[in-house]
Amino acid sequence: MASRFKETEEKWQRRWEEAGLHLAERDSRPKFMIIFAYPGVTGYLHVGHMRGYTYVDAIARYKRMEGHNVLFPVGTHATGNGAISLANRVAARDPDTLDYLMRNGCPEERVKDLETPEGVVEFFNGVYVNDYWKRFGFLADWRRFTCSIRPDYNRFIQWQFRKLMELGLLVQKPYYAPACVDCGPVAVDPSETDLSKGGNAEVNEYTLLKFRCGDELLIAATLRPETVFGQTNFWVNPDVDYRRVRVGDETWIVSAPAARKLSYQMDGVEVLGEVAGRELLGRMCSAPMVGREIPVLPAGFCDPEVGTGLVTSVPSDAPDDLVALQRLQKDPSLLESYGLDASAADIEVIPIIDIEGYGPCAAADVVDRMGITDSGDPRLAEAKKQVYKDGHHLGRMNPLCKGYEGLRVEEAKERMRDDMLASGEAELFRDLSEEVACRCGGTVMIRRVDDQWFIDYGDPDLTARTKSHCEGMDIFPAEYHHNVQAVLDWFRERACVRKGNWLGTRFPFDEEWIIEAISDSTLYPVYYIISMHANEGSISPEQMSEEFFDHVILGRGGSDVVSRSTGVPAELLEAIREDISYWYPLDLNLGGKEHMTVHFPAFLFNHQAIMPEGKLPRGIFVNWYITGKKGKISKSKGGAQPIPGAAEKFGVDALRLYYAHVASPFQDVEWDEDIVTSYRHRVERTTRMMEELHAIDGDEEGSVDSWMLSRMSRHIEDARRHMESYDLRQMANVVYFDIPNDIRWYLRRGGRSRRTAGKALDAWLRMACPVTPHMAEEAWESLGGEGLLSSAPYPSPEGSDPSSELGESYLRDVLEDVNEIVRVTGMKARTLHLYTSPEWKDRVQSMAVEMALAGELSVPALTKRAMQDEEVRRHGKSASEFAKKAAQETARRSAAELRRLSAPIDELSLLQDAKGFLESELGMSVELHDAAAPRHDPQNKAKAAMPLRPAMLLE
RNA sequence: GCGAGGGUUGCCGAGCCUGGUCAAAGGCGACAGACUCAAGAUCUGUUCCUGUAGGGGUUCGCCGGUUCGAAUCCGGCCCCUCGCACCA
Repeated sequence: MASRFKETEEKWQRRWEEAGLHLAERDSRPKFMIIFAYPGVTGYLHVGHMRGYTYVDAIARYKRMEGHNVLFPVGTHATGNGAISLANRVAARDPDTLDYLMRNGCPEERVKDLETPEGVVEFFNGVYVNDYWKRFGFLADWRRFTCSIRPDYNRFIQWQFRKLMELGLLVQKPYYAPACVDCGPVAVDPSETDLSKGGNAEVNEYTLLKFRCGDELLIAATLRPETVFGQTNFWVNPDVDYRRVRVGDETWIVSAPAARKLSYQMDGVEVLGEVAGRELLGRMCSAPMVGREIPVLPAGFCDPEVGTGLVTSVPSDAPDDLVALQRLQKDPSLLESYGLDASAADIEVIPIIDIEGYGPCAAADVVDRMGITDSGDPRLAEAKKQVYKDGHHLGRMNPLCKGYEGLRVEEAKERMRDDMLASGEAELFRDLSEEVACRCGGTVMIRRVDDQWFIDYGDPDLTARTKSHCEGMDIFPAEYHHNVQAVLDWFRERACVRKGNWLGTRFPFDEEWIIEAISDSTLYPVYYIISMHANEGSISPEQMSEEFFDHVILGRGGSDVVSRSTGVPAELLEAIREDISYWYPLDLNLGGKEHMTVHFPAFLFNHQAIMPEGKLPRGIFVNWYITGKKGKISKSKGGAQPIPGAAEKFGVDALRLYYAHVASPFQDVEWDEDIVTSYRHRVERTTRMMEELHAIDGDEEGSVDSWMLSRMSRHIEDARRHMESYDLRQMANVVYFDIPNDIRWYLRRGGRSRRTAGKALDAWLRMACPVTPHMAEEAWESLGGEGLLSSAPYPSPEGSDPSSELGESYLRDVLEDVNEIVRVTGMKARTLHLYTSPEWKDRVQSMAVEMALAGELSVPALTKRAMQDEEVRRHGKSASEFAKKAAQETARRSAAELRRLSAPIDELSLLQDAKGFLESELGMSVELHDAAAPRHDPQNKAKAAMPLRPAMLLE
């Protein structure tokens, strides 16, 4: 069955291509330019990634039908080391990598092409374009495809950086970055694009405290420099061999791993020799800031991989320290086994921080509360976290902390750290919270980079202008429209170049550096307007000089002058300039939620900084993910559903509808094949229903026909409205769910007008085209439509008919009421008597509605007015009672409901028309009566008749 | 911590901004019936509790408030999710 989809899909994709629907050329129509944030080409994508791309194609298709000239270009991003590391693994014939390629359908003969980074990029460019985007029926202008490592693109990025320099937004200063010892800088993040291990690691900033011990300094690393007043002793792991290291003119003692890490962050670090931890025991050292002499004691928990492998002991606030100390105090033999006097542990805990909800020593409280007695207790980590958290937020330094008493811990931490740094008693040291390994297998550590270039996104003027521009943008979801303001504020300088084995654009001011992945992907939408000429060979990368871009993008210089200096024909320069002024700004940039704090702000800032007024982006759309059962479907780890396989299995239209409708785009969705299957069924049902509509060939028309057309008009209006705010889900709900429900009712009611069905079908097909274009085209053709549906106009509403809508809902209400009575009573009735409301009640009711709309409705007012009516007054008490009831009930109605109720319908003739329908639906004969003069009313039901609520009797 | 978002009836998911038509759309699932040799598909009905006349009762994280009236507005509480930097 699967091949059935593919054949149809390919047929229409070919026709669209032949008709050139995807090509975008400047003309007199209003334009619409849309992109999705181009993906990084580091491997196969999975079904989840198609979600956002599909939104873009559907929006582009809608805009095209709606009358816009649409530019939808695509490209890929290859900057970084992803392709390099994949190429290396392929070249090394790594079995996991080969397996990954095979599983995703890489032809065996192509594997050898993947041994170079360029080969990897070109291969995947082909996969993305052909197996993903074209396969899904996207109408993108393929001529404009670009990739961030192509020479022409590089020229554009260099121009961008020249502009940033010109604007004074490039600054240089030292920086500490995670880096692989072999490959250079890497990104540490959970998606582990660059890594093979440790993506969740955080960078901790330790304060290195110096403890003078003879001529040497014992170096303890701490995250809590504010606790120095509580130091009682120093911890050394007796079983670890430490290193004696020269740092400047000081001699430090730290663990071997720490010595290595330090050498990446400080100058002149030189290992002098070893010193056994055991040898340090029992010595005295001088604690920084407080100048107290404290003893060096043994502790097994000192890990040479963490910090410096040496720890200062603050038993008042560190549960680990407290427990270790108590242990030594309880068991004198421990100290004696190291040749120390048991009295060495005669230490009083020094309370230094007052924390709400704790005694003077928070650590003691927590340890007692949790019943921890042993250093090996795994709950110590939790205890530590608790004390740290509460101390940090709630704690205040007590009077023992001279000079800092009364300060909040948060504040004291910074002040004390800075003071010790200034006095030379401390240094800073950055380390990763867990082991991190590069894709190449090398260790990742924090390295100092002295002359790092940054883009200064912290610039106050740029920030202010960008924020102000964003207020007027269309940003979805609305929360992000709000939040982006905070994100822009929070965005600071960003390291924008890196050294090492990387693909990307060379930094124009120092070719040693390569521009990193975020920074070369901010302004690129405008380049899609130029890339076509590079792709066609009419402009070479060398011709893309600073003057060239200055001219076509910024309008600087005359085309003749620029033509002379670049050799690009002046007419072409003019044409590109006009193209840019026509297509730009970008109307919508769509990207996944991971872009909210990285790509989108950089995209906004760069446009604001470089582009002239009027060329600033108009819209951003953020989409959430499709996830796997166990969290995010990971691209780098593979194992997810390959895209072509899913297309084969479910059909492209079903997938497109799934993406569009399965949930709000602003929410993650778990991939579930059963759900996708149900969308496949939905597409099939839609097709069948379209055929059914087409088969209608009657000429008779009734009230249900005006109802059908009215509903359709309303649906068109709603679909358009939803698409204007890019709300595909609501739109799809109308087109694939609400419309079929109405059509079912139309058929059930016996609707059989060729004209009505034809009109409804025509509009319906057009509305289905943006999301399920293949199926819609196929139906359009087989039902005799002219030309390509994809280039046909979107339908327009033709006005609704409130009376017929009210009439049909009235009929439904009657059916429901009868059903309910039958269900509740269990009667098998043969005859249904319906008594429609007497005319005088209708009159009172419409008075009520009228008065309510005018805001003058009250029980006495209505009663008074009703009783002025001869006809009504004749009904005496029941008239005034009804007026009271009508006033009360009408007063509760909303304005929309009142308007709905004010449409006039003639209940009796409506029921008369629908009598046959009711009889066949209910399986009983129906007798109609005017409640004012019932022919048969043995149970005196007629008096209960109300407007829009006929009384009924079942017999 | 900083910033943001959320908790709705079996499940998914609307509604909340702009309080009354909300027992609360739609889908999925389930049950019953029709059609059918049968299955599937399709159609109809039901799917919080209750009721032999179209009704009544209790619901929208918890507690309280505003209001004639609250899923919707306000305050407090509990719980959950996401981003936090060189990952397009």
